[in-house]
Amino acid sequence: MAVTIRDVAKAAGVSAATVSRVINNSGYAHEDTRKAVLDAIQKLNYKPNEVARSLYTQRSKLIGLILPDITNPFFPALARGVEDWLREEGYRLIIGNSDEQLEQEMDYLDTFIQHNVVGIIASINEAHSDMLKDLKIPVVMLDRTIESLPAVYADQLEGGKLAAEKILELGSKEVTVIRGPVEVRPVYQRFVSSFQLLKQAGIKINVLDSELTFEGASESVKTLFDKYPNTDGILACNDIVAVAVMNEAERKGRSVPEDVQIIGFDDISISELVNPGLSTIRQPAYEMGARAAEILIKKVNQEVLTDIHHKLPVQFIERGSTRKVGD
Amino acid sequence: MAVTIRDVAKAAGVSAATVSRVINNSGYAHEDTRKAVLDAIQKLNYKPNEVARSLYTQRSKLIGLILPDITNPFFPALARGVEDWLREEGYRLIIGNSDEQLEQEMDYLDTFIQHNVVGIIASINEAHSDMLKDLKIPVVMLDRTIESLPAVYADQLEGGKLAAEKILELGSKEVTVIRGPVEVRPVYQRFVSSFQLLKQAGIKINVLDSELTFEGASESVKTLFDKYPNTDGILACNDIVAVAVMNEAERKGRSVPEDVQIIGFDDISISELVNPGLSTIRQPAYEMGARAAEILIKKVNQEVLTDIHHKLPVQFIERGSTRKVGD
DNA sequence: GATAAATGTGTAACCGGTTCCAGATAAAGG
DNA sequence: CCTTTATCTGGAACCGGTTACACATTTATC
Repeated sequence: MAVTIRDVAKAAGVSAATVSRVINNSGYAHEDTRKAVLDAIQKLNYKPNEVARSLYTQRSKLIGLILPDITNPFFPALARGVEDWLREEGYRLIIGNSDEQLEQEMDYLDTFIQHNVVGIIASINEAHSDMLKDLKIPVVMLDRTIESLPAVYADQLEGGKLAAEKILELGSKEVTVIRGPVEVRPVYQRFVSSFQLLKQAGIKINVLDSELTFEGASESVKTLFDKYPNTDGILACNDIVAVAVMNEAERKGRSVPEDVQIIGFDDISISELVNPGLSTIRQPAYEMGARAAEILIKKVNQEVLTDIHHKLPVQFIERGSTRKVGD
Repeated sequence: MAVTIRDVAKAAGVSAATVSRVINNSGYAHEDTRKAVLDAIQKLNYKPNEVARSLYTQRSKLIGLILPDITNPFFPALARGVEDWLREEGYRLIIGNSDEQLEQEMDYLDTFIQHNVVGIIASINEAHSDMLKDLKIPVVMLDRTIESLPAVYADQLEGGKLAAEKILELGSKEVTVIRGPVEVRPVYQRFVSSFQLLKQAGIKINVLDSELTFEGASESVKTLFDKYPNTDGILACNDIVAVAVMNEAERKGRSVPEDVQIIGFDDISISELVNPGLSTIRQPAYEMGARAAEILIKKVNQEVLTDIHHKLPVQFIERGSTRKVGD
């Protein structure tokens, strides 16, 4: 039905092999022949069938991307970074949301392999990493890390520390740290790092657990001010939770940042738009995605990588949910 | 390298054809043979190569999804609806962000075709629709509509009207309607619908243009209260813009909802978490995505569809950015 | 028990590309 | 001018599945 390479060959009065050579700029092709072929391609509006090509060459222009949940605004930012970079390079993306479920991750991984993807970018937890370790195609970890694989991630330890330092610096005396799911490594790391620093400072620390989702967050946070009525500083495990906390604070009649200061993590787009603006630790999500794509392409092209782990810097973004120095 | 159907055949002592028949439950296969094949598959951990399969059958388990920008939280919700439904059915997604650019849309479309996707779900504007009209594979429009194609979308006219009615009912006397890009059909429709109703009501109406993105929104909205100082009600073209407006109001010292009421559109996840909560017109995004997927699968399976256009209901979600009746 | 119908299985062609190889022609070298 | 080398091109095999078809073997029918 669709126009094939043999149609083009016929139209140009050559063989399929020649057309293939022209298309791929491989082997010899006389200038006149080349022109004839190109004309025929143009005229017939021929587009090579990637499936056929991929079957023989065992490599496609597809790349697999596994993310926990694009409903969490941090991940679309990553995804766009990946996609924009890859598009430039002519690659396309098969995306799968895993909801952190091993089963779904494996499912998508199978799909990727079955479709001859040429590389994979994955944001999955170390505990689920076995399946990734001995794939024959390049894998780059994104946001999460696995010992033996290249990874792009933000500096969680620094981020956690920074958040803790800032909230102390800005005057909080009893800090509640909201801890996300411990399985989610980066989230746990930032927690530990904050916790340690606060502990060293010798102040009162409370810990509260929370989901990372919009629905989970507002629920988890409901007990916060009952459990820890004297808390005057909150470190949230991500910005979604932080916004939920701001809300809860309001509901309980505590003003932000006068009564409680709040610092989030991620710096997703809404963090700037909420009221007051959310002070947070910024992860350069888009850049992380782009960087992961860049590295993956390099590996696909067999380039040797000197550095395997790419730790991108985080940054404290000061907005209205924390006090100004000297307040 | 990977295990092929002929490896399985050898292991089971049969021919490749037989293995294929067993896998696909097509044609005859003796119970004993079937068992032997299944065992071999199990033992070798054989996974059929989708690429080879797709080359012959001309149909894959891939579906193409074109969205404007997953960075806008409305679209991930759609995407998850689509994905979750399709996963159940064994289909996988190639996703592309178009940024509403014709070139990128065409680019992804080509990719889809070249990869033998079996169907396409697209959220693109009617102006760019020519390329979709005579594809040989099923296409379902999502959020946007095109005359001749099946579509799933929310009732924009009702939504626009509803927003206008509510803001009047709740007492605003001079309403500013923020209009998004006119090329984005649903956004324009809701604007027109709101505008008409307000006009009929005979009140003062102002119109302000805005981008739909986070960055664009806060910028566009900066002049609002200077241009229209007496505005006491705002209909935003989407929730992102609405949140930006809430912020701007705060910055200008106008309290929401006492001085200005604000109604958004979409009901994205943060709308519930901002402060005050954003009253808005809810589009059932996730359901829309799922529905589109459902319809696409039906078309892929050659089922006849009675209804082509699926208009899903919208709903007014009352939160803190509007006053209560009787205030 | 002979014939017809239903089962069971393998061979080979096919999907649409790519590439190896061999043969033909053109350019270069002595 | 003849050999060597470089350039150009097509035939055929291949990638890993699916399926049309032929043939063999059971099972059903009378």
